[in-house]
Amino acid sequence: MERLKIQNNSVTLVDQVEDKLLTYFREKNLQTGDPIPNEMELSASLGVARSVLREALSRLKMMGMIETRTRRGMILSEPSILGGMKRVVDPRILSEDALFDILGFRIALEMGICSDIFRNIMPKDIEDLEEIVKVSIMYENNEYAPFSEFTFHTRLYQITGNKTIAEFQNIVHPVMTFVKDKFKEYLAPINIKLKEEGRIVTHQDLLHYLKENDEDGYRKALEQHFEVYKIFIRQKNETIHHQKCVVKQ
Amino acid sequence: MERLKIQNNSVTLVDQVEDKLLTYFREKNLQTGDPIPNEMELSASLGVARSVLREALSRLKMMGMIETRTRRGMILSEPSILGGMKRVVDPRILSEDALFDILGFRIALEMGICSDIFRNIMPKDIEDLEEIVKVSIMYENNEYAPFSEFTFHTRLYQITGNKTIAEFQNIVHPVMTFVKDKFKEYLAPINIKLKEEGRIVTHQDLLHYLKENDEDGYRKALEQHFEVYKIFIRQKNETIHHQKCVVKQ
DNA sequence: TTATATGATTTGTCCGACAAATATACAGCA
DNA sequence: TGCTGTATATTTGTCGGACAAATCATATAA
Repeated sequence: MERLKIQNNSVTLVDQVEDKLLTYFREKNLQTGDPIPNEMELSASLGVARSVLREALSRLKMMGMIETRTRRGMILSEPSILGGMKRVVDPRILSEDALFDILGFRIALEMGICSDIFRNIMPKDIEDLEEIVKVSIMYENNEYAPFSEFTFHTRLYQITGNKTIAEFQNIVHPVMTFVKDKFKEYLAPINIKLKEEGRIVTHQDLLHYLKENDEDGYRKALEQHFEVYKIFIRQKNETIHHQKCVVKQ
Repeated sequence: MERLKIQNNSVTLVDQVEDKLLTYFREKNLQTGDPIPNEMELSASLGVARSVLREALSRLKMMGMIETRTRRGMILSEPSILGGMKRVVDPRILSEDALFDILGFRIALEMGICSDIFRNIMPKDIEDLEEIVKVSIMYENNEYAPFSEFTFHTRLYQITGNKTIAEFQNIVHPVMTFVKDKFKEYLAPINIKLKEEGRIVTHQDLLHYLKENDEDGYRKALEQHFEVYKIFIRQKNETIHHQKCVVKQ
């Protein structure tokens, strides 16, 4: 039963102005660094009050599309692609569903950069990773200290040379830490079971495959490294599915 | 030579208010659907003018964190994780570097969901994909019509059951179309060369591996399917690297 | 009891004003 | 003539008040 969500149809002036500004920038073919008219001119052209214009501009500023310097006016700037995500991705605000989506997203992305890593990896990368692994702090049951976890995977993402991918990792890391803490009572038994079966893959193991230039081995190992979360997500989905079935009856 | 970018240190009142509001919601442990105080109260509590508060609220509304219904006041709502991205990811605004980053991001993600696809795929998915492939329009040289391309890959993403991943595909699709058009003179010769070598992988081929439940085969085929872009990105990077070296000399 | 009208509340929009910061122009001095 | 300090003008940042529109609550009338 889909919930009929009455979408707020009221498109405010601010919404329209925001859209018109974007259209204006595109039509004028303005590039990063180009100046844009001042607030008085813009509000006059658009036929709205300055306060309304400022609300729209404020949104664009937040997204990094506009920079303002007092007196020198406003200029267009290159927006951060994931800048908007940064503010939204707060584990304390997101729903559980959203958290799991991000978890799955992150794992998929790291699985997907395997070939990029092996294509780009340099001796310096190996050195750095070795140093990181050496000073890593690992708790029992496949649990690294958050900082060690962050450093290792961030370094992996850097190898791709893709800034957006690296930035993504930085943004979702707090979500990972939060999930690991919030659901540790679910994760712990899974980790223990994996350990009993000898299926725990550490950063040390991953680094081994990198050094051996064994891409397939690395991919399989990485999949095992994330297996605990995959099992966890599947369990959660089944629970939810089960609940839905019960409700339907 | 790194450009010394003087970061605009001026944190405006609006920035502070935006931050304080988020902190306030978290500290009060407000959940989706909970009402928040009206604008007069908030501006009084924060000690700022209503216009400043409204600029901050406007930002949060844009991100979908707040919904407002006239007279009934404002309530917290679940923000769309990628909502901020949607507005920024406009190929006409983004730099070439950013476009390539997104291209690489997208390819990595689709490579990364292979195992999820094979874990979740159902007969209905196969049926739908077969229908999509059947009505697909393919130009010469590995080029599908944008709609066919979009429909096929969107259907793949759906199999993961991860809404954020599916939404991501929707957002970046315009970028893919744009890149393919803008750089077609670069892409065409690569595609021709791949075709000569018999390394073109079509949607039909991908579907074959899905039907055969051959995950490794699918992964390798998908990598080939994206090979044209990977080659293209590498060429671009080398060109840029070369330019930098020349400049350094 | 029900329907309508009235009032109150809250967001959306407009307007005007001033402060702070700084680029520009101008004047004064070496 | 060239440099420097000052005044001015411009533009963003912030404040405060005002009214309209929408709608919930209440009271009144049929």
